[in-house]
Amino acid sequence: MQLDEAKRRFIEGWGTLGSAWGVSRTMAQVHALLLVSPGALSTEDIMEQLQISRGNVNLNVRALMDWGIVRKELRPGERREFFSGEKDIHRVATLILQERRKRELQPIMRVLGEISEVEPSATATPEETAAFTQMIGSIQSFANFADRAASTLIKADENWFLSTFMKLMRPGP
Amino acid sequence: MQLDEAKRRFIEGWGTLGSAWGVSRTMAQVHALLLVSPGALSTEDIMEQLQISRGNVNLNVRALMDWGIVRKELRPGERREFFSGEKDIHRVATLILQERRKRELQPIMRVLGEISEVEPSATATPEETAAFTQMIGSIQSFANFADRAASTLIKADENWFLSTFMKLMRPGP
DNA sequence: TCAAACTTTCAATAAAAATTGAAAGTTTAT
DNA sequence: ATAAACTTTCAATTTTTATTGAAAGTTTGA
Repeated sequence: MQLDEAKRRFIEGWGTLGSAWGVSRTMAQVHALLLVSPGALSTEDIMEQLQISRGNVNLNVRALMDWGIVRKELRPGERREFFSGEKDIHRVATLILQERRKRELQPIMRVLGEISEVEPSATATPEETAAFTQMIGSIQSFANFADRAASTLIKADENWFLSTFMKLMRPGP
Repeated sequence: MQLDEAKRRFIEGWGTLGSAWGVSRTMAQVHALLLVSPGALSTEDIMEQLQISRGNVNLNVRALMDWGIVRKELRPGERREFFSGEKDIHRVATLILQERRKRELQPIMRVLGEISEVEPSATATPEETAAFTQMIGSIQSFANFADRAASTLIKADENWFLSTFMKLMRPGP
């Protein structure tokens, strides 16, 4: 396979993966393009390679910078901005985990905390209330577990990350 | 807070969480409703509680059954079908992990495998090709890691799951 | 076999999300 | 201060995705 074809396929696949995980196809494609581009790209470069508009590039590149996985690069003597993707995949994963924890895990944990305090009432039997409280409690435990796992992975340095997980993957006697 | 209000809020929150992770809001809401309903519900019950059409209920309930987190329940002497959600959250998590691994992780791994074989060409410098190969290689390693982690968690029984992760969360000396 | 009681399908419609492109805004050099 | 070279915004539009509802299909009991 030719390099260009391989890049095209990667960009397409990464876009599909993104949309399955709630990231817009184009945002994932811009990310993919920056991942496989050794140097930094200008807005025009991205427009041309992905065949999308200027506004769209600007929107998605800024979103990726919010996630911390794309950086703006300024070149002396050049007025326009260039963008480059974080190339360390471990760091990319960590940054994404961090953002998703903040944006999605924490909000649902807040809701769980609020609704876990149901008061007894005339319209619901004590059994119904108890069943609900128990279900919410078990979801809370799971969410807490996921939150702690996420924050540990985020804090961990790469070596710890790898070695702990390698142990995890090959449980001994 | 009243039980009804708490359920309403849970259904809303679960729907929001779902859409952030690429699951349709309604599918997540049907799942949430079944999670907090002690007994099994009929199509009509779901239609009424979520204010959605019959076709929509049917579609989403079948999708949830595909994921393995909702079951059809037949009652002797009743012609219509009832649906109940898997109540064990650990099992719910396991089943979702299993499906996502199959539907999303494996396809991207296939793509990575295919594009990792780039041939040298006249239109690309050897440096460009090498940079690409290296990037894809590191994504492959990460994907392999994620895949192995997922399959280990899927195979693991609950006790192992909890205890391993609890150790992971409190690393000793 | 028929008809009642359901479930499923799917073309049409509605709703949501992404995209465009042109105008407005900003920065820099002269 | 002005103009050139950019970036950003946002209302309008397009595209995608979800939803409806009525018709078709299926199962069951008499």
